[in-house]
Amino acid sequence: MVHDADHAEQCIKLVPIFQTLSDAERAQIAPLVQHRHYASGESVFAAGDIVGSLMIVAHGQVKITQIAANGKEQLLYLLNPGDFDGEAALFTASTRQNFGTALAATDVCMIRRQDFQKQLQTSPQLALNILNAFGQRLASVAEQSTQATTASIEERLANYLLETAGDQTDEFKLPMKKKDIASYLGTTPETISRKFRDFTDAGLIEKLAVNRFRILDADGLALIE
Amino acid sequence: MVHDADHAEQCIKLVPIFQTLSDAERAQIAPLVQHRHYASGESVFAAGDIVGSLMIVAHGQVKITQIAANGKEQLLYLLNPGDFDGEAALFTASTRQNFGTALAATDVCMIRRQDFQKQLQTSPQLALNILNAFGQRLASVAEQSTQATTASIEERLANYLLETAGDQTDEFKLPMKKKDIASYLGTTPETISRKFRDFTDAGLIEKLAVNRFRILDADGLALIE
DNA sequence: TAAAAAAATTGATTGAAATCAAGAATTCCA
DNA sequence: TGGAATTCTTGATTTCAATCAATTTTTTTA
Repeated sequence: MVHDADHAEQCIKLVPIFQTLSDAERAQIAPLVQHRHYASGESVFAAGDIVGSLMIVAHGQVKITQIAANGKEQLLYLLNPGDFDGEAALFTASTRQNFGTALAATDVCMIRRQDFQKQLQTSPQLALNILNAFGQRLASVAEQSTQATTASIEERLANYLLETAGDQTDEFKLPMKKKDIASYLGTTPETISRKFRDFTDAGLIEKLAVNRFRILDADGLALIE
Repeated sequence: MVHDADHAEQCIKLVPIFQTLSDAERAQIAPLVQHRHYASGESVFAAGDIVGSLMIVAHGQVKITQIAANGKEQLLYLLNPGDFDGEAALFTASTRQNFGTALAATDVCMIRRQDFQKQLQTSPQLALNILNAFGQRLASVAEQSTQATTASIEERLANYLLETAGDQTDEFKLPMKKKDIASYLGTTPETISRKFRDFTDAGLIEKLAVNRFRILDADGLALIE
């Protein structure tokens, strides 16, 4: 059993926005951190919830989804250890606009809104770090939006595979179910399934095991339109 | 001819992020503001440019576009007087990821990166205001992304018209060309043209003049899926 | 570990929107 | 103001991906 203080320390160590702070500043933040555990499939927060805290993923994985007016769900992004969420709503809307669901057994750390805002007032460096992180997420969502409106499903899946594989040239594991990939890319599981088959037939990728693949022709994937 | 100092004052008055600052803080910022004019169609900035400044639109209109890997262009958003841009890249990337083009004769105000960051160090309220604005833009881009991946073109156009009309129940002017609307919604001018005809035939909207419309059945538009 | 549930695959069909093409309406500008 | 350039509209056709339906595979759990 891990103690809360250890969790707090782990979160602070993990999160990029805290990494460049001075020891003194980090020491100030540590006691503000609270810890929470969620089982796989459990809801971390739901749209309409009051945003009371900044949430940091210490261990596990959380998916952030948004429900469109017509009731359809889109997966916006995944939070991995070190990623955080709630900053957006923490300063603007008072209620959540989206859903967070644990995809695995997940530990999160929370810093309450008022504690965090107070900390911001005295730490300009923290504010800059947050602005930095914000900018990155904004760029990533803008990129997602542009892809969704200009690229074919095939191109989007190819890009997704290249991103997911990263520098892992040997093999990589799909971090989510095909159903979730479909939701992320704005398509259906059937179409994802067919495209995987097409890519395999074309010698672009190779299936090694369930959810494990290897990219055989990265250039070919990148050329897909 | 308007003087630069007047422009600076106008910008500071216009922009939400400056509005809640103290008089003392605003007085500090005013001398940092530089003014610039662009003719309609002129490029305000291009992808690859070094982000040297926060840009505030004082008068006119600027469209922000992004070019996808396949070369297709998407219109991301329009900047109207009081809107600003560059905050994202100001803290993260050193070069622009998108394009800004003046759609009309446009006056913008600029605050240089280092001046702005210095100001941030001494004004926590300014940081909070920026975070606030960031949050709103993130929510709006996320919404755009969700619409693009889950809604039909018809639904997206209907929502766009409702947003554009706002509370103007009598008539409203389309703020951009059909070509740009198509780019914004991720479709083609032909499809936009057809949907406008369909909406008119269905008695949902009425064309009053070139680019001028009236919404006849807002509820009907909102119900489109 | 066997049964049930969930996820993934495959095929057949439909449908929404892109593309191609040509003409009409607007806007630009010399 | 009149001709050129751009934008818009309409029609015909094609294409990509959704939907519907039926298995098969994988995962969960009792």
